Amino acid sequence: MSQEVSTAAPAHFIKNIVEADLAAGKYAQRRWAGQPGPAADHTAAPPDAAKIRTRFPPEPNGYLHFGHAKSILLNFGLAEQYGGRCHLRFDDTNPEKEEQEYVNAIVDSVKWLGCSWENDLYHASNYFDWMAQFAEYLISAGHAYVDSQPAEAMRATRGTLTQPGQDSPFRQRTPAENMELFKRMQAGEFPDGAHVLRAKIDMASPNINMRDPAIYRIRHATHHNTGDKWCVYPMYTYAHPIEDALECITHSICTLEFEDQRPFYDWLLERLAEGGLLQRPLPRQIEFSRLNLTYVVLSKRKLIQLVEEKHVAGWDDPRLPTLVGARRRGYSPEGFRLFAERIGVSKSDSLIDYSLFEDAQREVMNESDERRVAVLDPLKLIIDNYPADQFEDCLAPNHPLHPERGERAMPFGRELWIEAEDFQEVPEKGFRRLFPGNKARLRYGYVVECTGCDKDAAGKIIAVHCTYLPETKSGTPGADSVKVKGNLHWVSAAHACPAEIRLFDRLFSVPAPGARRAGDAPDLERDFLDDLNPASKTLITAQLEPALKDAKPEERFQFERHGYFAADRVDSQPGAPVFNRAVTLKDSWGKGST
RNA sequence: UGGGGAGUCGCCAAGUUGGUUAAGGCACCGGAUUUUGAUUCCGGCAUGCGAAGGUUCGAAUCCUUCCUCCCCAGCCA
Repeated sequence: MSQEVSTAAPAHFIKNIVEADLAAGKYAQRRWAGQPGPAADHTAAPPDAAKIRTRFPPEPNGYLHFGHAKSILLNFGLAEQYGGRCHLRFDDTNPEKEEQEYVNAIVDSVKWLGCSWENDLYHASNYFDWMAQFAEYLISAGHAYVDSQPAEAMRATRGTLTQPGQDSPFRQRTPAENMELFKRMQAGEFPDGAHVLRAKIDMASPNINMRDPAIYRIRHATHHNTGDKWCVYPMYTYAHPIEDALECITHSICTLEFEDQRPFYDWLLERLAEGGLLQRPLPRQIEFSRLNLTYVVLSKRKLIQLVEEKHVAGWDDPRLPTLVGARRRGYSPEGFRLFAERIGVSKSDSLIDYSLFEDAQREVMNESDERRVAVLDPLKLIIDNYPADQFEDCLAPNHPLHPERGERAMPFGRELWIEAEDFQEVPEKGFRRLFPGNKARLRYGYVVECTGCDKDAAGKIIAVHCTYLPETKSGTPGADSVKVKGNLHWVSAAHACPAEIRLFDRLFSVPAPGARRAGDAPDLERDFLDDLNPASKTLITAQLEPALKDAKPEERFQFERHGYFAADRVDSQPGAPVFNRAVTLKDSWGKGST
């Protein structure tokens, strides 16, 4: 093959389908008018330069989350990999739930993930004319009828999982009657719920979705895009296949719960293509399993509840698995890509460890982020043999993996801030940092020997004392004259910049929030809110090295020995930084071997 | 109980026109390097592919039966 790209990322069943289709030349004859439209528009147009077309079709009724990221990266990734195009399409067929605010937020998030659609940004609501025309075609061909039963009657006659449904008393209306009624529905002659247009298929079908599904309902509501132009709106079931076909989508990828919908998808498109309304080959629906992650919730309903009941600060709360939350927290879009690549795509229900996501983030950030020093839990270290009025520079590389990124100077003096946990008056087994009598290196500076500590009246340690070994300065010939195992970071107390830092832990304290656990009463319905982690957010004041003071919003660094921190995109200002911890560094200390 | 899906190492996941020792990633366990207890590097990690039968020289891949889990009865998407 000319494209070795496909070997970079693992294979999965959808790629296999696409490759087989491409090899068979299935879409070679497709034409594309440069914009969506029915068969007539496309057949006269030139061949489609895009080898395949996929789409990401969110309903603009909420914010995107990690699950959407999997779908976005899959669809845009496929298009990119196989010389195709991916459309961003707003599936806005329900005027009552959708808002412009959401479409804007969705556009931002998809862009943030690094996906681009150029001119292929569409709205299902812009296809309403075609959809209505197609419905009229279906009526005239005897494939659809107007049902005037109330919703309750429809429900009652739909049958059950094991029993067939019954035909509506209105099922035998003639095409002419149906056409007149549907026109009057569109003209606004009837109130909401008075009639509904239904596909005429089979009320006894074992697949409930084929029991004459509703395809148009009356809804006197203002639509965020079409305003008051319409009072009838197509149902997802009907609208989605048509949206795909109008846009010449080749592979319509969605999640597993739509599997039962596929027979209708194919039925509808086939009827319309028979009528000459749609270009062949028709799009094909392919389903994959949605993302499930431990320690978070990814259902729209639950996310809304968390926000509305103020268990979190808003949709962009860094603890939330929303894309706006991820951005604010400081997660990297590339990390999402790596993650998506690693979890793969399949049809089996999965529950992925959150740590897999974190690890992908770390891997990306380790490579990209510059290093800085911050002391999160400051304790004073006094170097008794270093002059009080003296300061010198210590040089620290910005990125140990990329020396070309240069280095910066950190002022060193008699009084430093060190991490409180880097000193133990009586060291636990294996501890190799500061304790009386022990030597350790002040990273990029000198080796020091700990001599003791000061305590307040309550016995709390308030300062640590040491002496430094002048010949051991990093970067000088004598640096290695004294070997030590402990290595700690520090910031000059006279130069440090105090700053607010937000530490985040998992939002929920159990892997599957809301799931029943061993020991729970069998009939107990567990509320996912009961599993909220009360300590998911901690605010601290840290001491930062001077170079961090002017960090720009969204700028991210590795704070050595701690993790990756991003300047908050709304609260942080150069000169007055506020950092969010995106993810910690791995820490194997205390995890088994000493 | 109707229909549609899925079950391969702790978590994912290749492989499924039957053919030598069941990819890979993460996790985990060793060991090396290391001025981040980080990174990096080496090595280890399923006689087993939901279960039981069967076909075959040979089966995760074919057949039979069974078990478990997920989805579907909106004028939501």
